[in-house]
Amino acid sequence: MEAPRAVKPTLVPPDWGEPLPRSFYERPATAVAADLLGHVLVHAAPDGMGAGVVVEAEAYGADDPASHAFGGPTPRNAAMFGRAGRAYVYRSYGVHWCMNVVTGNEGVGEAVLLRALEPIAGLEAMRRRRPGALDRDLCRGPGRLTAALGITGALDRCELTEGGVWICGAHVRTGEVLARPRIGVTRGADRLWRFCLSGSRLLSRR
DNA sequence: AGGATGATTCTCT
DNA sequence: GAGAATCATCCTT
Repeated sequence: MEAPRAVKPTLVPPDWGEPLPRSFYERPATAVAADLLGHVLVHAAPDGMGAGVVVEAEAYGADDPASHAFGGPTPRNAAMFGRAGRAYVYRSYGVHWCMNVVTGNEGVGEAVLLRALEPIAGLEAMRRRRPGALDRDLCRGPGRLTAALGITGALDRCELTEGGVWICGAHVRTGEVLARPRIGVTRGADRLWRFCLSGSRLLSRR
């Protein structure tokens, strides 16, 4: 089955740079997670573009008991076993969407969960999509950032290298990268695979 | 067919 | 900080 495509943007901010190349994602999830910090996630949503700097991300690797991929492919986690550089978007607690970027080698289930962004563009669209939220809470949390950007399961398995939804290297990293335990996981809780930009006030679970 | 679980969020107190 | 909401997904009968 062909991977779905996001709507192509009609206007790309000229100084944000090209989407990160596939080679960026074809590395271990921990390396990708740490390196994603400071880059910009963009979604050219039909109801308004939004963008934010990645300030928090979690790696889910091979042989990782906390990973959805642990135990092999299923219909839900199929994207994790696909090509690096695609999205893996899943429904959490029946109501929220969470977005990952697929990493590593095809056939191996790996991904990086995007946990928090610092909004930098499209704030009005984000506020529309998250009525009642404080600005600093718009993208603070994995389910919140997808809601703010208009990202849903329709983007599962979508290529992040072609535009529509993508990550680019617009921002220079500010602050150092902290490694912390992942949130909400029971097994594999000892692995420090949650990466945060130090100094950000916009991390999830303040 | 049924039950347990969960990479969460919101609303209280 | 605790508890509810809420349901897709997966595993066990």
